[in-house]
Amino acid sequence: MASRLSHIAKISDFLRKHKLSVTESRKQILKLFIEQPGALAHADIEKKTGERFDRVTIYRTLQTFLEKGIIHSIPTSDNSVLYALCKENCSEGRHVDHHIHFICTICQNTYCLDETNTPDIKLPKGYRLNRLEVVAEGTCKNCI
Amino acid sequence: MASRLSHIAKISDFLRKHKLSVTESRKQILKLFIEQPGALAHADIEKKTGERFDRVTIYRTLQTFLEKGIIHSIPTSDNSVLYALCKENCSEGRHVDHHIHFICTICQNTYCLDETNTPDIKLPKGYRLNRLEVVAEGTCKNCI
DNA sequence: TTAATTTTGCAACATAGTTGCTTTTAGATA
DNA sequence: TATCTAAAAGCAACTATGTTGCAAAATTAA
Repeated sequence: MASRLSHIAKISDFLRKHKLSVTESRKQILKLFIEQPGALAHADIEKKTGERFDRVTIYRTLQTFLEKGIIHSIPTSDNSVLYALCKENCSEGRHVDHHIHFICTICQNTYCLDETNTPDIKLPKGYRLNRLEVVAEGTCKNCI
Repeated sequence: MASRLSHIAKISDFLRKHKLSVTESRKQILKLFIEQPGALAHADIEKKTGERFDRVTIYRTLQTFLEKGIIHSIPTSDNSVLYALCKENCSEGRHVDHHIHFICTICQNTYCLDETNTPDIKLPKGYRLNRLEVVAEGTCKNCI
């Protein structure tokens, strides 16, 4: 399989590596994430899988993938949740996320900009920083 | 009225300035925002006004305040919407927002850090930036 | 004070997400 | 390969959140 993501060679093996049983929904949904350049919402997944899977199954699959560090969630300004594949340095419980997210206001896609690291932020005295989420909005390279 | 925000002297006058009729719900909700150091969710407003106003009224009031540039919304990682007062340079249709938002994981409050400007971000070639949203997560000065 | 306009509250609806339970499927074992 | 067990899927019901249309009430203008 010619994968966009070098760390996922074969879907079944990848699932087994994460101690997940290999089911049709997990394979299909994971495949979607690999083929998709941008992030996906629950509704996208429902549509793109041809509504073959129950809403609940999709919710639970996403939850499982989140917990295993396979995907991460992205907050958006219109308050929907998006999900995108993690890189290999993410693991169960610990999501290592130093990239920023980019929403294209033309094509409405959301991309993880892996090349762009989150900046250093100097907080006012007394604040301690744990995590930083940067969401950029504008026009992507395909729509410019 | 000793206001935390210099640009709002008297609530009724402030509402009239924005061509809004002065109603009980608008006064109460605006007062909440002025007294509150952090941001507010719809549910907070419902509770803090003693459930005197209909859910729909609160939604519509927030919508009106957003449109008039009186408040702005803040996306959160758990996908709820928060609202906070704008500074005086915001106006109808145009929200001028160069500060970052801070979520305290202890007290669960969200603050606008007006002292901390959003950083300069260098996007990959081909991307054009319109808006930048930075949400920091950690411990606030009251909880440290 | 009255009339026109705006806003509120209510009911009904829509959408997103959750939970409990039963059936089905996957993986292990004989 | 058949059988057993554990995990996952599907279904129904429910909750939370947000929206829309409309009648009643409140606000503003005359």
